[in-house]
Amino acid sequence: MNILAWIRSAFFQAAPDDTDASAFASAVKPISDPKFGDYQANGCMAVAKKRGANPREVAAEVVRKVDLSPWANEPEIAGPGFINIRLRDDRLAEYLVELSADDRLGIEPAERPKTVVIDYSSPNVAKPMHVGHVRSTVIGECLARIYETLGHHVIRDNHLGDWGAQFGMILWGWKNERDERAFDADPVRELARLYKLAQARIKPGETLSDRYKKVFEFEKEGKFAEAEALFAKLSADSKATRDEVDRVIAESRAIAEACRAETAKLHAGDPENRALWERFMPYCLGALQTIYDRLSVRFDVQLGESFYDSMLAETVEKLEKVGIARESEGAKVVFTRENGAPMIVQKSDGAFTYATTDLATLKYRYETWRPDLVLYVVDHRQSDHFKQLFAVAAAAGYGETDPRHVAFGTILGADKKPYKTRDGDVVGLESLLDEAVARARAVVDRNSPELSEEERGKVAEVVGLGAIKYADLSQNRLSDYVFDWDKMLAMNGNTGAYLQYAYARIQSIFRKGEIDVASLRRRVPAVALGSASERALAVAIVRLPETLELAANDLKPNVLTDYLFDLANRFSTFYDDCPVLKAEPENRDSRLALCDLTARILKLGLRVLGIETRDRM
RNA sequence: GCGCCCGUAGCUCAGGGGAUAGAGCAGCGGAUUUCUAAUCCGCCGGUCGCAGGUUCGAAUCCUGCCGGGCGUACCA
Repeated sequence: MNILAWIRSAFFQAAPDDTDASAFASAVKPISDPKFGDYQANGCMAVAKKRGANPREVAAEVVRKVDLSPWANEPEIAGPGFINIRLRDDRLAEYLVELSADDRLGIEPAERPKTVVIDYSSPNVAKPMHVGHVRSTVIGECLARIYETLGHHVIRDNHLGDWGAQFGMILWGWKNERDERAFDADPVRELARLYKLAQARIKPGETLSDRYKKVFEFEKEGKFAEAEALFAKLSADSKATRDEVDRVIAESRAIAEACRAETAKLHAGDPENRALWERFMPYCLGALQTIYDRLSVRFDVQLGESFYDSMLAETVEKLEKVGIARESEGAKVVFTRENGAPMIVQKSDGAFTYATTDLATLKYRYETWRPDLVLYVVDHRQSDHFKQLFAVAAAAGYGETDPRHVAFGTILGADKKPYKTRDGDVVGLESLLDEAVARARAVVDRNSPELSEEERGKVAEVVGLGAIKYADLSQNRLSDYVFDWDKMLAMNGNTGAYLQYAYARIQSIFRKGEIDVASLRRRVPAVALGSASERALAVAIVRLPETLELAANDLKPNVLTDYLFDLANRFSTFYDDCPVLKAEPENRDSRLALCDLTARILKLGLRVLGIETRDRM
């Protein structure tokens, strides 16, 4: 059960008549300092202020009224009017016995399950996944597992970029630069090469036209002298001539135009481009699936942009019909209060944009699943887009679903710039995972030479991948974070490996003591909480349900990692402090039960984070 | 210019109205005849960017400023 929620409801009942009971109840929190107790109710000061009364007297009134039995005795009033609650050790001990026999570890399925659509990962199929896809994939998967664990109905949707401009680049590359033998040998690699090639042809011209933007503006305004002077200044280093610059820009524009034309043909149903799309897609999806398998990520649906293609025209039509969209500079756009720049739903060349696709997607999801909540796990740079998207969807009456942009920050390198290789390339996701495993392997080899070769390999895989996921999830979602191998693979501190280690230590106790956990759980030991470290561990054990609820409500995986780290920490202290196998008979089963519960929570918690455990490491 | 996000210990980060602001790393000092020392315990370390304001109470909310990141009309 969720003890925090239970205490809150007790305070809801006991709230003074002249106050908002639900606000009063929500002022109950886990305690700030354990020496005061386990939970605290902070609502009395506010009540007293409104009433012009003494807060301690208000607190006394509440304490007289509130009934916390059997979980706690009469709470204490402290400081300016805090009410401190201490869970009763006898109830705690009794409850741990119940938990031992409970497969769900106290987590109760939601009374009113919600349908939650989670849109995450969403890579472009044309190019290999890179470090930038880690966060969306890992956070999205974790949120899905959190909601599932709480008994909600989750639909994981990989909104693949399989229909956009990047596919036009592949088509252009295929038609102009393909290497069929390379394609036969490794299709995805060849397609990626073609994509990069097209980009490389387009990029220089874009860079130059950016660099000389001002020059061209001067020329447009007829200020040729200024234009010439500025050009000379900007070209001082490169010694580029005007002809060269014009040529590069023209070439790059021509290729960009050709790529766009390929995209347009694809969308228009051109048989050749459609056939190529059909031919390439299975390879692209297969390559993605390899990564998802390794990361234990599985989607319920993968409805990419192509899926919505047929709905785009009607989407724009409807927006025009209800007067939301209008024409501007040749494009069809929607101006919103949320943003100065409009949302472009159809470009001047007639093509639709991802904004159109996203609108159609939102509508489709509502009509198909009637979700209560739709989460878009997409990086924070797109927050303007989503603000507009949600505003337009609401204005267009696309259903009363609750769409939320679950934004996250950028992964940075040690130089505080987006994480790149030494050569300045983005880091491929596969090589990132390989390196994590290799580094973990080195640590395993050093620390656990007694394990077999095969065993060490498995540990390295689980610890390496866990390190990357944990590093990501333990961070506050919104902040950028610095990617640091040594930190994430450290066995001390807030890391996945530390939690996995705590789990393995417990399994080691069971092995050494030849403990059959199934029978341990059946014989329902009486739990004794004689020492401070045992009690501290017990209090952490009973807080799993409230932690999951909080993580779900705030959409913050790091709430869960913080909890698990705290639990593992308390376990380590207990482990150091209290012998288990060699404990007195009256303590032995009790401590074994604490170990078992800790291990099960660690395993479940890590599982929710998408991280595996090993019995030995 | 406008909009969003960020600024907390030497470093990396939690905490987002509640008590003396926490953790890990780094530094210093301890703990191993005992279940995995990949561990544990202790010490050191902070004008919570600055200045106002709201509040019984502000790292947390509001305003302004400083510093940084990102976004800002046809890429997604």
